Amino acid sequence: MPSCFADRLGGIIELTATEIEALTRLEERERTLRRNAPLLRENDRLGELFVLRSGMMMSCAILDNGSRQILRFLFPGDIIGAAALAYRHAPETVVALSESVVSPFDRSLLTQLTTEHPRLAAAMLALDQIERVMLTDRLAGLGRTSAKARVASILLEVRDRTQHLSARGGDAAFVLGLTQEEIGDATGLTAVHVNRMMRQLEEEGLIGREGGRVTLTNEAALRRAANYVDRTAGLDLGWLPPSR
Amino acid sequence: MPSCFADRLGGIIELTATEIEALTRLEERERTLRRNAPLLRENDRLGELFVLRSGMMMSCAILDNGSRQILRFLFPGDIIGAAALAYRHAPETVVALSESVVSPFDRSLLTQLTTEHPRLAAAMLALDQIERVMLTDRLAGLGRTSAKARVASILLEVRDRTQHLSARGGDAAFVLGLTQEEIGDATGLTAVHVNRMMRQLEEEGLIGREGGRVTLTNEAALRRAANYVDRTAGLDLGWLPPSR
DNA sequence: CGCAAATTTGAACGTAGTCAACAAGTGTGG
DNA sequence: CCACACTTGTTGACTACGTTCAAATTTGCG
Repeated sequence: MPSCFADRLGGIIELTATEIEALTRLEERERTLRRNAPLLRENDRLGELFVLRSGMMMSCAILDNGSRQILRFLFPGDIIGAAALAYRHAPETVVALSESVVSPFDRSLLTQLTTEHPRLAAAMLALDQIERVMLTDRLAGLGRTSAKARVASILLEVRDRTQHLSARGGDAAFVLGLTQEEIGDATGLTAVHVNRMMRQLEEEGLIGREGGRVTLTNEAALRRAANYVDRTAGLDLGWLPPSR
Repeated sequence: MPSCFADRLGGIIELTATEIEALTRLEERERTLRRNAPLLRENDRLGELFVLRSGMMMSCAILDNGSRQILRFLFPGDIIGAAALAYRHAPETVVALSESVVSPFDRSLLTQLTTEHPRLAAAMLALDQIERVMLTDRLAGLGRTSAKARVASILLEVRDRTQHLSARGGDAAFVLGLTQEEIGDATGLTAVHVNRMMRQLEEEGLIGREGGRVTLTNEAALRRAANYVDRTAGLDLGWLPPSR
């Protein structure tokens, strides 16, 4: 039973045995969710956070015109409900996109963690920055790129984040696991237009499709079309305090 | 010489004298910028962060199609260049929108701060969450709201964040300090369309305009039009470790 | 097999972009 | 003090990207 969150942090910095042990305590409990099952609803009272252990989830906002905006996709190792560190009530809804397993843990565990392991607290600050930058990438995409680019970047994001875990190097083919409506809610488009863009990407030879599987037939061109930047590169955590 | 960042944190949690003193060390130096002066350019080597002490700035991304997306506006008390906590090179450009004063400080000061003041490190995690939620609000706005709503929300954001500092309660009139082009780059619109939306807001009696001044003649309606949510409310920092 | 969800396609529409011209500041140097 | 250049704001005509609505088709699944 490894700790998914320790794996995530471990991909960025060296962890000591005690640090790993402390992080493992965040994932002692476990809860399974079926596709479309909500984990948090906007305005729910908060108190716990979660580590996503397996599956794919999303966080989204429902606007009062009834439309939905997917704010981010969540993958194993991601922290869910971090808003609980600042707010009493959930600012966003979190739903499972596939069968998923989460580990709930109390906010108070972080009280302890930050005092006993300042290095981990600092690493979490750094992790927040990585996620903030990925969020601003999506913001720039929504504001200033074409429909085609936005759809392409969703494909790349899901591929990169699911394959990074299992096989390395990356298979060109993968299961998307999203409906076109969900892609639309992530990109600010309608499902109908997503369909047209997918078709266009296919006709241009950038991707192939069959059933739920997508194949990146011309990955380089797809990355160019999407304005894709890899935010896991170029890291520099040199400022972190030493362990303990 | 008060510390602007201490004021910001102090608005959220109680600070001890030692904590305030530690935070003050982040603002010992000072640097002035004229309007349009860049503080950081995308891909600059990082190493320092900054506290914005006065003025208004923005961070933005330049896409390779040449267009610009303003990612956020910065106000006194905001930390600039926090990406330095994770990256070697700046992922975004930061520019002064008005005459501004910043205090540069080295990353290593945070190494010290996080180990000696775990409570402050935890508070910074919470602050990140607030900013992350404000960012997702803008993301949802770009993806799923009308041009009019997006322009309206920029007006409200600038008003709230500039007036919060000086007078309380809030004057209905204020100086925007942004060109229509800049509003466009923040909302994902063209300057021309921003102009039409401003005019429309004026014709509908929601705002008044004269010179650089904007008057909120019907603030309630404007907030409704903008889908505006106040993210400084509903805070709960109860999990923070005790001081020292 | 039969039903519901998801995808696909076409046609008409509308919001926002593009291009262009002009007006109204703003600052500079002669 | 004015002439000039430059930036910003304003308006109109035309275009286009993406939406809306509707219907048909395919897929997944109990």
